[in-house]
Parts: sequence; C-alpha cells; structure tokens
Amino acid sequence: MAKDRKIDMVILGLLSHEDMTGYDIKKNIDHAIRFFWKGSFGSIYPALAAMEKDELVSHKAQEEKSGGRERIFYQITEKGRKTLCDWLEDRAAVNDLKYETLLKLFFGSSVDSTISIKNIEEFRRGIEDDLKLLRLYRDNLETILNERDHVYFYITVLFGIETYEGYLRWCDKSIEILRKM
Amino acid sequence: MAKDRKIDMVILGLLSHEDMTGYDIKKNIDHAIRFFWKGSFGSIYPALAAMEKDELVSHKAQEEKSGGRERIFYQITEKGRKTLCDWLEDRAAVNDLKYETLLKLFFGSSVDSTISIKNIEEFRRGIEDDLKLLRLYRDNLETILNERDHVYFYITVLFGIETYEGYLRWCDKSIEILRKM
DNA sequence: ATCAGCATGTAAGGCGTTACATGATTCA
DNA sequence: TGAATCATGTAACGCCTTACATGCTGAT
Repeated sequence: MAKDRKIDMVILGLLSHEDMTGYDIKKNIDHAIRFFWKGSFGSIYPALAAMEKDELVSHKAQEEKSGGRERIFYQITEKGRKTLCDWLEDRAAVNDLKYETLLKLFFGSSVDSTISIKNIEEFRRGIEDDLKLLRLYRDNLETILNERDHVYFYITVLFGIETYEGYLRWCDKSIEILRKM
Repeated sequence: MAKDRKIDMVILGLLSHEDMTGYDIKKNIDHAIRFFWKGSFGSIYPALAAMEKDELVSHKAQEEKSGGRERIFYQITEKGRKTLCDWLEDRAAVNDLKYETLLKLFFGSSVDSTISIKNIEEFRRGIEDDLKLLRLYRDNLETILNERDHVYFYITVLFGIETYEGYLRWCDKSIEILRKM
C-alpha cells in the first residue's frame, strides 16, 4: 500500500511544525536533520507535488510582492497529519548505514598502512568539525529545554555527540594500532 | 570516468583475499561487512557480470560433480587489483547514514512520548544483540592478532563496539529524559 | 557589471531492492 | 513428502542524485 518514500515523512514532519516552502525544507534538512538523513531539491520538489496530489499537503501561492521570486508555502493537511502519526507509531524502522571509510579500512591490507591511517585522519577531521557544531546546539538547547518541542531536537543532538565522541576515541585507538604495525 | 558503484569495491576487496562465488560474497557481506555496508544478490550477480566484461574479474566454471548446483568461482584480475588500490588510495569517502529511528524521534512531538520511548527501546534491542556478536568477534580476533591481515577486520570490529556502546548510553539517557516529561 | 543567494522545477541516469524463476541436495 | 539450504540469475520498479534551465534581488 503506502509507498515507502521517507522524504515524504521528513517533509510532513517539518510541515507539522509550520508552513514552509520547498527551499525552507531543504534548509531545515541541511541544518539539523543532515546528521541522520539527507535530501536534495531533486527529491523535495517532486515529493511535494506528489503529496499535494495525494492531499497530504496543500499550498496557496504567496503573492506578496515583498521582493524575490515567488515563494510557494506548503501546509500539512489533516490527512497528512494522520499519515505522519501512523508512521511514527509504526515500530518498524530501517537504519541504513554506509560507511565508505570503514569499507576502505576493512580492505586496507591491499595497501600500505600509511594509506589507511590517512583515511582515518581524514574521517576524524570531518567529525571534529561537526562535533563542535553539535556541542553548540546542545548548549543553546539546554537554556530552553522547558519548551516541550525542543526536547526531541535536543535528544537527537545528544545522539550525535555520543556517537561522534565514540568515533574520535576509535580514530585515536585504531591509528595507534596501525602505527605499531 | 569510473562508475561509482561501491558494490564493485566490496566484491574486489573480497576477491583480493581469495576466489569465491557470488553466493560466498553474499555470505561474507552478511557476516562481517553488514555493520557498515550491505549488498543483495540482485546487485552482486549483475555487478560480477559487468566487472567480468570490464576485465576486473574472471571466472572458470567449476565442473566438480561433488554435488549441489554449479558453482562459479570468480577471481580478481591484475586490472581489478589496480582498481581496488586506486580506490583505497583515493582519500575521498562518503559516509551516508540514514537513521529512520532518529528521524522518528526528531518528529516525536506529534505523538505521545510513550511512542518515542518504545521506538528507542526497539532500537536498543537490535543494538544489544549485535554488540554481543561484535564482542565475540573481538575476543576471537585478539587471539590471532599477530597475523597482519586480521588487524583490519579487528579495527572495524572495534568501531562497531565503540559506536554501539555509545548508542546504548544514549538510549538510556534519552529514555530517562522522555520519561520525565 | 557580476556574483552569490533565493527559489522552483525538470531530465537523465545510476543504483539497488524485492520478487520471481529455476533447480539440486539434504534432512526430518 | 516437504522444508531448508545451496546457488544463479532476471525483471520491475522505486528512489535519489547530479546537472541543467530559469530568473529575481542585493551586495561589491
């Protein structure tokens, strides 16, 4: 029955908080959601069109001449809210992880160990940058945690911090092991 | 130029250790690699055929009548080895993570917090099972670590243990936060 | 004048999953 | 006899990315 396109759920979830445009949706994904899900314009705009046909969202073309190009604000419908809740209540969840870094490491015996060390160091740099950002989010969120809505964002940030700190510990440990070879 | 199909690299990596069949490749992926990459028969067999045409692998149909159906053993070619090494030496690596669990949690404010708690508990159960397995792998590997080849497997197992332990800490912490709401 | 950012959308094509088709052997 | 496992492969289909097309506004 229901198609399994998760980008639909991302969109419905964001629209459940407030009306926004496809462009806003992309910005939101890139801001907080990117740590555990991704989405491009090429998937967002077609999804919005398909969901409008299915009456999960609707739009009223904004005609405020305040400048810039036309902005199409989408809003979630009752049917859309129902679809979102059904998905949230369904216990099944697929976590699909693809670490090319780990894949390269697994086959590292085909090349010199210095190559693998460099690959881990590259991975480490990206993690360090994101971790700084996540800690900033956490500190800000802790000042406004009384607002119920922020708790869910807060928890996902804690997830990022916990896993990223684990990544860093592993990077140091594994580089040390490879250096001793 | 080179297509970016990572399943090719998984296959080349496995064949760089020993000749094997498509079926064996699948078993290997499901055993150790599944923690950071996946692959189905529907991608493995076509990939083998395409790579044979590109002369990255070759096969000699086994005609031992020892029973069972025909088994086609593939072996990596010199060109295949070169392709594998080029990929390993290329510093770029894409880690694409899709946590549906986190996505549901992020939008948890649309439903009762007991739903989110149940979703986290479900996630926790899967992690616990895999963690037991990973610790078993680690203990076994530590007895044969002198063999160079095992170090790379060992390090990826340590990665799994480090991140999975982080997941468990986070599960407990976040359930506690949600219970207090 | 030009570039970056805002904003919407389409087209081509790659990648991968699921389900199906086929068939042998082993074990209860 | 029937189920499970071994074993290879195809077909349909879905999802997503990249690149492209278009055009406005504001800052340098």
